[in-house]
Amino acid sequence: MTYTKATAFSPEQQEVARIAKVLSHPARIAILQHLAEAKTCISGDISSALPLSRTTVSQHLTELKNAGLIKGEIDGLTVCYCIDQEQYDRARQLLESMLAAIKSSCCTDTCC
Amino acid sequence: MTYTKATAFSPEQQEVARIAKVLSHPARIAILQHLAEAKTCISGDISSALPLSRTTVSQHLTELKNAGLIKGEIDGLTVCYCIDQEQYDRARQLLESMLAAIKSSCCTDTCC
DNA sequence: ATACTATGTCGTATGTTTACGTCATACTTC
DNA sequence: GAAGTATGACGTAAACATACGACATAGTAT
Repeated sequence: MTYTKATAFSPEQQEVARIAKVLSHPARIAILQHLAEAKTCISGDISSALPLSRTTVSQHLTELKNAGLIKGEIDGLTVCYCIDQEQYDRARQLLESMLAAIKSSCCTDTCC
Repeated sequence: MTYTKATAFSPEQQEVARIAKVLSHPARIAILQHLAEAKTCISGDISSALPLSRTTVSQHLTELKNAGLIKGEIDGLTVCYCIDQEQYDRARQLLESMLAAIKSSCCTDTCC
């Protein structure tokens, strides 16, 4: 019962944390940036552009896909990964509106 | 040498991932929101507002502090934690500008 | 000084993530 | 249909994160 006390928090807090978690590894940031810039989005091309094995990149791609940030469409032998713009934008907005709401309100009177 | 191939990525990618990692747990989101809303910011008050033990909260506070998002000032026996607005805003801006740069550019012609 | 209180540190059990090699699958091409 | 290629699934070792009880520290008050 350790580790996952996460369920004790509000759905919004859990959702924001879930989004942040996906972004919490440089490889996944790199993959997103690559997908945004590259003309092609074939899985193998992504692997060879990163300093990681194909297996590991595939794992990161799966995580991004599970989070809904990207989608993969099979085109014969290759798989084309793209950013799922709609879901990405929704996630981004949720994260950003949470971040925007954080403003130091304490420490103006009682303490500090 | 496993696990941390993180150094193989660009400093910006690492920095963004580092910020996202701090936000990747509901407890730390909850702590930030609490600090933003509460009139007081005493460590003990934060603990009792969360469904976690004091020890665990202290650990999360330390992580937030190491990341520079909050700062803690000792006031006698109690410790007052506040959001470090300057550093927080910088982190937020870095994260948001990265997120804003992600736009599905592929999958318009060659594939999908 | 002694008892009390608020915090952080340490140790540790358990669960999770990362990274990668190997294997299985499924499509393509000869 | 046999050989080749692009992927994902599986297994696994090592590193890391989470959660918390017990202890240490340091200020406060009696």
